Amino acid sequence: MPLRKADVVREALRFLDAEGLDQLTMRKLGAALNVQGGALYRHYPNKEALLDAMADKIVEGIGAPLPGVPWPDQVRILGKRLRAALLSHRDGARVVAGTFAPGANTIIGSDTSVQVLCGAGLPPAQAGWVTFALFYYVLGHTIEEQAQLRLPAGHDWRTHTERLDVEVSPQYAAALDSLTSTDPAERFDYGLNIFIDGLCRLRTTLPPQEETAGHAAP
Amino acid sequence: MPLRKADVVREALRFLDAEGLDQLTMRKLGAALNVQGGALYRHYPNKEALLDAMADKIVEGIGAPLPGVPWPDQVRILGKRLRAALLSHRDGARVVAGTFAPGANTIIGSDTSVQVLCGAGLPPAQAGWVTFALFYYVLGHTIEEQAQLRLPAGHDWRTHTERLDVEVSPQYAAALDSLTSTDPAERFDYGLNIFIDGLCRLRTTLPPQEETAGHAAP
DNA sequence: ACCTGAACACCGTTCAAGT
DNA sequence: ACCTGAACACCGTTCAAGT
Repeated sequence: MPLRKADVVREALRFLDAEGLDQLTMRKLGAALNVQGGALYRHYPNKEALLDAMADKIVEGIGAPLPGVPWPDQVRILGKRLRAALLSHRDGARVVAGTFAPGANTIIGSDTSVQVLCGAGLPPAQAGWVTFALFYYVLGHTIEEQAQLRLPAGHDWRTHTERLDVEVSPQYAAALDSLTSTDPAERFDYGLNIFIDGLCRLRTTLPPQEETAGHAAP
Repeated sequence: MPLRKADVVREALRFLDAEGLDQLTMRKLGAALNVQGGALYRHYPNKEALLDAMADKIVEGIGAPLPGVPWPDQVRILGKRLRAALLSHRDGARVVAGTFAPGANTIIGSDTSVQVLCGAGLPPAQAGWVTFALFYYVLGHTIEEQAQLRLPAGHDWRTHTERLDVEVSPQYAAALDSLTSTDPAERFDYGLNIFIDGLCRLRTTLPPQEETAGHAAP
């Protein structure tokens, strides 16, 4: 039976979990599918398109209907969903970060976020900006989480800064220590809450919800 | 006269501005320096080390002494400095995002941020988390800014979503329109202010500065 | 010490030819 | 329609040999 596009992404994600993004090549993925590397180009026009498809599969479900809780909690849920999705596959954050063309699931997810924020009283443009800001935070945090996952013991930042011959404040030293010793989820929630708190404050200083405004004159 | 490490990074950044990150190969950089590609390995052990050096050169100066303004303004200045630094070279954000080992300038910059936040009353660990959160936001925003810089007219998101056959809310459509029509600097400031506002609120709900706490019992 | 020239072990991608 | 086999035009990296 011939390959289908869905078979290729599925196997690509399996390969990703097993070997990591750096090992994922068209030749090796082809071998995993008992096929020549070049045969994959019958299903995806190039590697980038395949990676885009993988990214969209990874973020599947982030735009699912939200529970009827206050909007700050809905934003929190969206952030946590995205983080969980990115962490669900090895190097998932890096794959999504490298996405060129957003897929359907990405669009549905960000649309959901925009609607929640508009419901909170933000104008659509600002709702979009906030959605992207949130996206950048989650992406950056999870990329670092997954990077830290792959460099094991012995790799102390202290030896690194000493080799660079750069003086570091005791507070900074404590901050770097906490980075490896505290639960990533706790760090993630902390930053997420700061962002949402800032949104709440914005909300209280927002002009009262405008009713249907007049049309622009020609 | 033989090449020096500084000559190599300088030419590498020049090449970056002229051709972009995707065109930067060891062979081509060698040619730009009138040298064989392999010769560069006398100065940097591998391409990654060279990219790290480029990244650290790009963020040079972000940790310079800050004016004596209130700490929220200092944080704002740090964010804007970083954005300006990343935008000062083509694909600068992507180069810095790909950094493996942080360089001296990166460390000095983040140390400065940690100290500002500690001065504002945050414990060192949380100051570190906030510093990284800010870093992720700026990085994500500037990566997208520079990506958008390189795809010219005609590339409408509307045709894209139609091809994907995905329904999009009118608010989302308006949000995407604003993304291409408004000044990136304005969008950047908007998100930065939300984050700083969240920090300010955190500050007011912080427990009164703890004096030297008692030692833990053995 | 620094560079050349050439190689090694790969890449993504294309394409005639097979079935 | 889907895949093979082989090629093309590159990569990063290494290393004897030159100067």
